[in-house]
Parts: sequence; structure tokens; C-alpha cells
Amino acid sequence: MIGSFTNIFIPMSFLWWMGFQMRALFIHADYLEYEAKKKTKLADDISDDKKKGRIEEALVTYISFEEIDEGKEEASAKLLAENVMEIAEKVETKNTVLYPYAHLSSSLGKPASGKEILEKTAEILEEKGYTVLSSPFGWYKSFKISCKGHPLSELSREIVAGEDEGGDGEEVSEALKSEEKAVSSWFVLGLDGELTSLELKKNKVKGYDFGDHKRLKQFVQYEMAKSRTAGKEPPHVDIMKRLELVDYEPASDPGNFRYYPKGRMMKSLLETYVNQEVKRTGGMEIETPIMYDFEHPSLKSYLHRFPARQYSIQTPDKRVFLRFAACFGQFLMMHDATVSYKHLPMRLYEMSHYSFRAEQRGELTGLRRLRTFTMPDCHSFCADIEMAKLEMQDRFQLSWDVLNGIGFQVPNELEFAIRVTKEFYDENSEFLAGLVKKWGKPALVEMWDKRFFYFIFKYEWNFVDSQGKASALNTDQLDVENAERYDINYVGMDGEKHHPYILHQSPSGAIERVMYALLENIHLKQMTGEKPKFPHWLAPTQVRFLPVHDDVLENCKELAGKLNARADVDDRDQSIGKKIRDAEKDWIDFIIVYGEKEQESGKLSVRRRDGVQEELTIEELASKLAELQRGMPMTSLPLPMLLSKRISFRG
RNA sequence: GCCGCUGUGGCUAAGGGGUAUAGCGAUUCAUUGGUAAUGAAUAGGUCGUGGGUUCAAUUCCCAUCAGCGGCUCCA
Repeated sequence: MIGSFTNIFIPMSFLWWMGFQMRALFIHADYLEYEAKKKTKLADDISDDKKKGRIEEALVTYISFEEIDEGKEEASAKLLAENVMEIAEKVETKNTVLYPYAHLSSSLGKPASGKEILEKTAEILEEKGYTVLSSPFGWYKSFKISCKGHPLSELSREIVAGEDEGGDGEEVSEALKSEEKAVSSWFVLGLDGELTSLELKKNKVKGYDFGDHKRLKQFVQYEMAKSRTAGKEPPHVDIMKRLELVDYEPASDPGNFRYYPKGRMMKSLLETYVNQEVKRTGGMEIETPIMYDFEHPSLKSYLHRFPARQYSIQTPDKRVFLRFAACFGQFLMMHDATVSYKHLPMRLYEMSHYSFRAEQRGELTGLRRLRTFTMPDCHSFCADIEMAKLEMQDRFQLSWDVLNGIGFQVPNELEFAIRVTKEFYDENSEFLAGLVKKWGKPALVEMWDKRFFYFIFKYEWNFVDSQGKASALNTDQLDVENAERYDINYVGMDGEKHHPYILHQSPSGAIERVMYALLENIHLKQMTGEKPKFPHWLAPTQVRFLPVHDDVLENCKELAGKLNARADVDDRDQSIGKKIRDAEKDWIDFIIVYGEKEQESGKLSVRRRDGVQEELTIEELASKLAELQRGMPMTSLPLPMLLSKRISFRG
């Protein structure tokens, strides 16, 4: 038989059990086409019109019959039919195909027995109102199948008729061995260190009185029940396009964006700021490659745990994957380093520009979830758990400062989530309660009965948007696995080599996601009647001069150049009313109308974003601007100073 | 990846089997303006892309790309 699979994806977890039963592979297909090519010795005699077949939208069952099925044809047929019907119902189809596929078997049963089961199964299915296409038995056939690929579209089962009554058994065993998953339980950890258990009843979170902590409630609801408000286009997508910050790039892969000058400037300032803060607190900045060899021994075992989520590309010589985090480069670097306990704790840092994750198509939305993103990634290497805990507290403060500096009200505008193994919680409950106390609001705790990732504890601060969707910004994870995997060692006081504990931190979360959260946060405030406004240090234009007529244009240019701020000049041939309207639509902090009056008095007429209009000298304005800038990174205007010289990037 | 919805000048949209309409923007001219839209004229569209049905497709059908919503996922 010549098989040609098109558009089919077999999951990595696809495992056959080594049993001796009827074996079935179910595929929910857009269509199946087959053609009988050549007889085998066992072939049915069939008319020419049965040699070819095609069916649209059907559940295709590839089936082999094993020795053990012999003598239990009736029961086997019944069981097979039940399995087919059960799955057909789930995928909502009435079309089925029975496709004898001997290759599934390691101990094929006798053909007569198989044929009998097939015929009887078809009878049962037809009785129940299903359409059945039986592909011919005993022929070499070619086929084409288009697999739908939704979660239920591919299932394999082995089906064995009960042994006792010679055939009437009901046993159905799953061949798709489900991945061993840890069981999560959920709690709220209060300021008093008390753990309150949560449960889900009718999809509502019960067990804790959230009181004023509405956003925590929303967050917990999202985490436990995945519920959210009725969805529209996310507000930040409209903002990022309208203000010409960021846009989709249809010519790339989904989740890869273009950044216009203003968006690139904001992103660059955020990167500079996070770099500055991590370096200020002892992170050593490095750079590592973005692509890695699939066959490298340390990477291989790691990748094996998370198949098919990465971009892979062909170099002239080998296949490589694009990094999905900066861990690889840093660990490989540390593998080669010589480290003593006296050096610990130590921090390695990289602004991973970029990291790549081939996220599922439907999960990508605007700047919230991308396939290509910029992630500050800071690893601390610690000698023992106690050191790791102290280090985490330190980094907790770092994240606090970073997110606060960026423009979030920490902790008011974020929600704290702790994810931890039961064992770590029990041994370190005071430490965790201490973090919550420092946070100042109750936190969500997800507790696992056993470890199933490389970490035993991690926390995140989550932003909850106007649609009730939560996204983690910063995170810190306590890794107990990778030092061994990458053979990272330090020499202890005892002169022996030891594996350090590794902390993985992103002090701000992905920069793109920070932009998402900033824009969504502005939208949230706007809904309460506030005027939308960037944090001053991130505003593309901080000050705009509006010359009343051309005679004062030169003065405006001079003044704008003098200010240590991003100041531009609206020199377009427009009315003052129009220029003000446009400046307001650009969310500009300080709008200055400049004419004869100002020229003569030396005082500027400044219209602030909050609506207040005041008279200031250029010096007074300069000192106000300096104060707002607060030691945050500064950069020049991303666009020409004169508005008449600016192109429009998207109408 | 699955299901559903959307795709019309640079932007935002209306329309609908007989090659399309408005506002904004752009261009030109006039206007030299005082705190959220100065006026007039002009140009600009193979209706996302590729097939099919039809005398005729932007409109109907199929496929495909992109976006959104939901599911799933989130090392």
C-alpha cells in the first residue's frame, strides 16, 4: 500500500501501546480519497466503481485486527462501532470511513476475522444512521487525507473485547497515554499569611471574600475559569495604529510587527530603562546567539520536553531553532565559566532581541502575545535555597522599581500570582507570606502536588485589561533542574563541585507586552473619564509649539531647540484651532500657542494635558520638564521637528 | 491548529449580479490665523489574493492570505 499523507500532523505524544488488540487510529478529515491499485492474495473481488472513493468531512478510522480478536468478531464489531460513534458525535459528523490498515498491527489476525468485523461494524453504524464508506480489504491502496487538526481530530485507541464472556466485554482503553499532569489547587494568600482555599462552582470562583480587590477577583476568575467579558478588538490595537506606533506586517509571519518611528522610540526607551536598572543592580549584560543547533546534547533533552513550538530554520549546513528565551546562551556560557562560592550570588543579563515562540495562530493578539518579542532575561546563580530566597527578595524590589518607573502604579494596577509545589510552600510559607506582605495586597496561589516543570516556585505580577484578560509582566522562577542539565558548577567551600540554583527573572516582562499593558492601562483610565496620556518620559512629543503665523516660526524653532525635551513645531498652514485639535489628538503634554504677545512678554502660554492653561517663562517650563523626566532615559525627537516635514505612515 | 465573523481609494466606513459612494487625509489655489476641525477645486479604487459558476462577479461558490472573537495553548 502506498500512503501519501498531506496536511497531516502526528503529535509527538503519539504512542502505541504494546498490546495485542484491535488497533484504531481516528482522524477527523476535511476529505479522504483512495484508490485501489493492486491486489494482494487476500483481496476482495470488487467492481471497478469501488476501486476509487472520496468522501468529504468524515471521521476516518484506520483499523487493524489482531490475533486476539479472533473468535470475538461480534463483540469486537460492537465495540468498534461504539468507539466510532462516540468520537463521531464529539466531532459532530455523520460520515464515517472504515479503512483496513494492516500496518497498525504487530500481530495481524486472520483476514476472514477482520473482514467479518468490518462488515458487522458497518452494519451497526448504518443502522444508527451513519454513512459508511468501506475501503476495499486486501488491496494495495493509495490515499490522500486532509486532517482537520483540532484537539479531537486525531485519536488512537486500542480496543479489546472482553475475554470472559467470549465477546461481550465493554473494556475500552486509551492508547493515547495522557501526559502526567500535576494537579493544581488554588488559594488566596492574605496579608496575614493565611491561606484560603478557592474552588470553582458553576464556573464562579468561591471560597474567598474579595471585597475591594475587584481586579484580583477578575484575575482569579480568569486563571481558574478562563472567563472574560464579551470580546471586541483590543483597545491597544486601535491606539497603536492610530498614533502610528506599531502595526501589523502582513508580509511577515503573524505575530511579527513593524514599528513606526514613534513606536520604535518608545520601545527603545523602555529597553534602555530596563537595561539601566538591571545593570545598576549588578546584572552583567551579555549577548548570545538567537539560533541553536537542534543536535546539541544539552539542548536536545530540553527541547524534547517542548516539541514543535519553535521556529526552525535551515542554515547552509544544519537545522537550527530560534531561541524562545535567552536561557540557552546564558547557560552555555555559564557551563564554561569557572565559579567559586565566593562569587555567588551572581547575575547574568540579556535583553533578548529577539526571542521567538511559534505560538498557536489563534492565540496571537496585538502586542499582548507575539511570535517574536524582546525579553529582558536575567539569571541569578545561587549556592543554596537560602541565598536564592534573599536574591529573590532583592529582585522583587528591582521589578517593583522598574515597573513603577515605567509608569504603572505598583501594586495597585497589578495582581500577584504565586505558583509553587506543595513541598516548597510547606517548607517556605513564611518567606512567601513575607513577599505578600511586602506586596501589600492578597495574592493568588496555585499549588501543584508535584513538580512538573524545571522550577519549584515562581511568581508573576499580572496586568488585567478592560476585557478581563490577564497577562504576566515580570516573573521570577526558582530552577532546580537546568544547572544539572547544562552541567553548570561552582566550587564550594569543601572544594567540591556543586550545581547552583538558578533564578530566571524578567524584571518587566517582554517589552512589547509592557507597551500593550501601558496602552491598555491608558484605555482603562480613559473609560473613567480621564484624558489619555503617555508617561511623560515615553511621550513621542513632550512639547509642541504652535506659531500663530509665519513671522514667529523662527522664534518657535529656536525655543523648541533650546528645551531639553522632545519639542516640535506645527508650522503647517492651518488655523490655530486645527493645530490644537491635532495636538490634543496626539496626546501632547504641553501645547504652546506662540504669537506676538508671547514674543513681547517673554511668557509662554502653556496648555497642559489636564486642561489647565498657564503662563510660564521658558526657564520655568524647562525646570518643570526636567522634573517630569526624573532621571528616566532621554532621547531625541523620533520625527522631524517641523510637522510640515512629516510623512503620514498610515493616513 | 479548530469553529465563527471581517477584508471596498492612504485611513474610517456605506453599498451590492450590470466595472462603485461619503467623510477624513493628499494635491492645488485662496486664506496669516489666538486655545479641539478656514474655504474652494482636483487627483486617487483590477472592491485582500487565486480559481469557479454566469452573457456579466466587487457582489454567489471554493481555496488561500491577513485581522478579530471563542476554544485550545502560554517552557
